[in-house]
Amino acid sequence: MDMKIQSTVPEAITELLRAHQITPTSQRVKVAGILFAEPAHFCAEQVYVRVNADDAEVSKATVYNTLGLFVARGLVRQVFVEPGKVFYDSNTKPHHHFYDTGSGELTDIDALGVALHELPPLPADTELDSVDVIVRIKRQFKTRRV
Amino acid sequence: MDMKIQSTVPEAITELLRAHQITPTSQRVKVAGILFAEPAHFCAEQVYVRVNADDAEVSKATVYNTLGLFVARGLVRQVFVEPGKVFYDSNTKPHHHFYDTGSGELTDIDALGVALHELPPLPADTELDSVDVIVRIKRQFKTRRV
DNA sequence: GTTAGACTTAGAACAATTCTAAGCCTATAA
DNA sequence: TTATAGGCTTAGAATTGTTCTAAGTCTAAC
Repeated sequence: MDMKIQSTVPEAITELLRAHQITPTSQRVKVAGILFAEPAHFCAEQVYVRVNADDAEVSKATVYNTLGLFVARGLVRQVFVEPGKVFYDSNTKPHHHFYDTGSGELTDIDALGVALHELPPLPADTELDSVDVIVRIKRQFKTRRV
Repeated sequence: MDMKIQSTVPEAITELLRAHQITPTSQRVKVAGILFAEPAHFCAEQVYVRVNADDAEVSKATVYNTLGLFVARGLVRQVFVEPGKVFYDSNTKPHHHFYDTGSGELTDIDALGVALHELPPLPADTELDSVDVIVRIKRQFKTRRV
């Protein structure tokens, strides 16, 4: 029996890709299906594992190619919090992040938008690309209670 | 003849290291001399090149060890802007960064401090570690003038 | 002088990512 | 239907930045 739960309607994914000038191949639809099932912060490895959870069908090179293409087309956004680890964030609305330095967990902070207001003038001949705010947090030492 | 320009007084460096519980070995003093000659954003490789500009005397492992130690002791701060490249920032005052996505250049934005104000409540049992604001900028296409 | 511990080193190992070159797939043309 | 061309995918090699390892060096205290 082959009962897979489709977390997102494939046609919707296909449309999304087309809307971004991306030919919807089966591999790309699979990857997109994982990224857009819900707002998520996955690194390439996690996408690779998830995309091949049932059976190994998408190569690592393709996962990287696809993620790179999605980034170039503005479908997802990269978040850098640690050396040697890139997160791919499927939430494209302007928002920022909490990064738990202990667990490595990344969570959204939405509608902050404050940093943009009081931004100093940009250097000459440059324009704004994006603003990344990363709030690093750590687990509290519980000194009082046990 | 051996006339080296000492950009920073070695005794001051030595003191700085001691003040941070760091035994001032010759290698560490050299690395610190480069980082603190002026506010700078170097990656490990750049430090390695500069520290050995005259003669190869400090190994790569030591550069990494030393930078890691400086980070742990709060002498310098890491900035992540790209996968696979860590910048070490000798400016320890609270500040943020412009990152030129074209040239890879990192420059300070000081006294912004805005993001901190309207920060949402932190997740339970966590405390603030740091706030990194990275404003990515890109060279403007000059469509009008030539 | 010995000794212990911390520090440095070259080179190996490692992990994330990119590259390469070959094969595959699909749409269109003949 | 069979060629053909282009883009897509692939395994595995290569690359890059970083960390590890194990051995050697230095230094300070005895």
